Amino acid sequence: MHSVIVENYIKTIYQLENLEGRATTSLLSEKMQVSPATATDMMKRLADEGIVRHEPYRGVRLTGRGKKHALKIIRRHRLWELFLVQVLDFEWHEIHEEAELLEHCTSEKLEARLDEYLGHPTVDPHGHAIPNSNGEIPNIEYIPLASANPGDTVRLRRVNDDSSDVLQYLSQLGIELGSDLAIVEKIAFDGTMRVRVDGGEQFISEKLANHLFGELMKGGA
Amino acid sequence: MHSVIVENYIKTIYQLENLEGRATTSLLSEKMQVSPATATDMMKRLADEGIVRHEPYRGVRLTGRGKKHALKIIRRHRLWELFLVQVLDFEWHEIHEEAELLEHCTSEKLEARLDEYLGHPTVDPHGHAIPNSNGEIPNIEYIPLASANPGDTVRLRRVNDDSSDVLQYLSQLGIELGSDLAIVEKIAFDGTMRVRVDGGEQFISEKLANHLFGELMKGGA
DNA sequence: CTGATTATTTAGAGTCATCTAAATATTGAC
DNA sequence: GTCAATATTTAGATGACTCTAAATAATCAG
Ligand SMILES: [Mn+2]
Ligand SMILES: [Mn+2]
Ligand SMILES: [Mn+2]
Ligand SMILES: [Mn+2]
Repeated sequence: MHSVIVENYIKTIYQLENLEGRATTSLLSEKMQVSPATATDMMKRLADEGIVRHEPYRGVRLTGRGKKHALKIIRRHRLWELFLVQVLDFEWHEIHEEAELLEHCTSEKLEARLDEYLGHPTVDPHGHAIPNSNGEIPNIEYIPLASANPGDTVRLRRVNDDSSDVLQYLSQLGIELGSDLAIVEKIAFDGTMRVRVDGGEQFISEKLANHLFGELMKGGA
Repeated sequence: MHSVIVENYIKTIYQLENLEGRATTSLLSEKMQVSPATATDMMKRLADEGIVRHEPYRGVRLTGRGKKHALKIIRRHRLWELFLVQVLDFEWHEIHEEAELLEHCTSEKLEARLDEYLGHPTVDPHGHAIPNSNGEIPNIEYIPLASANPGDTVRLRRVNDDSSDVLQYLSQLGIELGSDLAIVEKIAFDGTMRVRVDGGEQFISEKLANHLFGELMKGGA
């Protein structure tokens, strides 16, 4: 089995690949908070193990096996997040760091029991899809809030940000998964949005709006 | 914070100290499955950190701080064991190895939530006392089954053995915490006991009987 | 297309946890 | 009490993961 450290590299490579097409030395070194030299070493090591394919000077991509590894870890992460919220009454901003640790000490059996206890869930508390036990993950298409226009209403389905601060801030604004965000105004200057949520009005920066995903509701209400 | 490895040394030293008065190089190296040289190194390192007091050539004893560390880890271990049984429906022989991992990835908050969810429990599924959040652990006195005599009945309260095999074997014999074991006969030759449990009769070796603890019931039934 | 900038890799070294082999201290048999 | 057997420590070395500094490759501006 792999060390916690190696598992974290694999997961990070998966995320970078999804986000940027592939994991380059500099992206990986930044995400993992290590020097570029260290990232290069690890990429070569994972290539030797058949977890990634390495094209020198242009980064790595996961092999099929590598993808399976990554999805297993992500599955465990998301099952734990959901478990912490549903069973132990954690808030959605308190769970990511816990799951970052728990994902590495989860046996097959424990994973299966969590999954069963939770009723084979398909999304975690942030709206991220939970890969199934075969490592298959559905690709549900939502639109970023930032792409919607005044008059539109977006039902929030996913928050693409793990930072505790952002999630806590959203809670403060009364925004959670399932909330309907009615766009009142989009300020041309900086893209900030004025939205109505549960009767109140809130401002959402363009940066934040790019991390909020949901469905466009017909008829604007 | 300490690495998983160091936490395991601390916990093992605690257990050896309870069992043998103190942790010697050879005992520690055996329990930790490392060479004596490695055990010596770690004892010196922990001494430098103020976790243990080291008398060269005669082993280590935990300091007050060291004891607190150990009890924290043991608390987490036992909370997890209970959680796995009560919530996720594990059997008592399946939980120790899981808890060996989970005990090292448990935040203060997670520990508190587990404790709360379980209703501030005082014993784990093997009958071991769970230290409270101040690191206090009650010392409940039970007698080993091996010390009882024909005619006595012992109500099982604790199994001092983490091995999955032993626990599974006891389950097979229909023996669990709370079971009343009525000693029918003690074979002089090797100390094997014939006991009546739930109507049936079972043989229990002296070695096993020394790992089973309970209360002597008045009146023999 | 060339030179400068930026990204990546290589070289050399350090820490942590481990080992084996050798040196030293303690214990126990006579 | 002496000496052999046993336990412990010391010395020197290794693998995993990390670093900084130097070398090299890729990219981009003009
Ligand atoms: Mn997360
Ligand atoms: Mn999540
Ligand atoms: Mn246990
Ligand atoms: Mn236990």
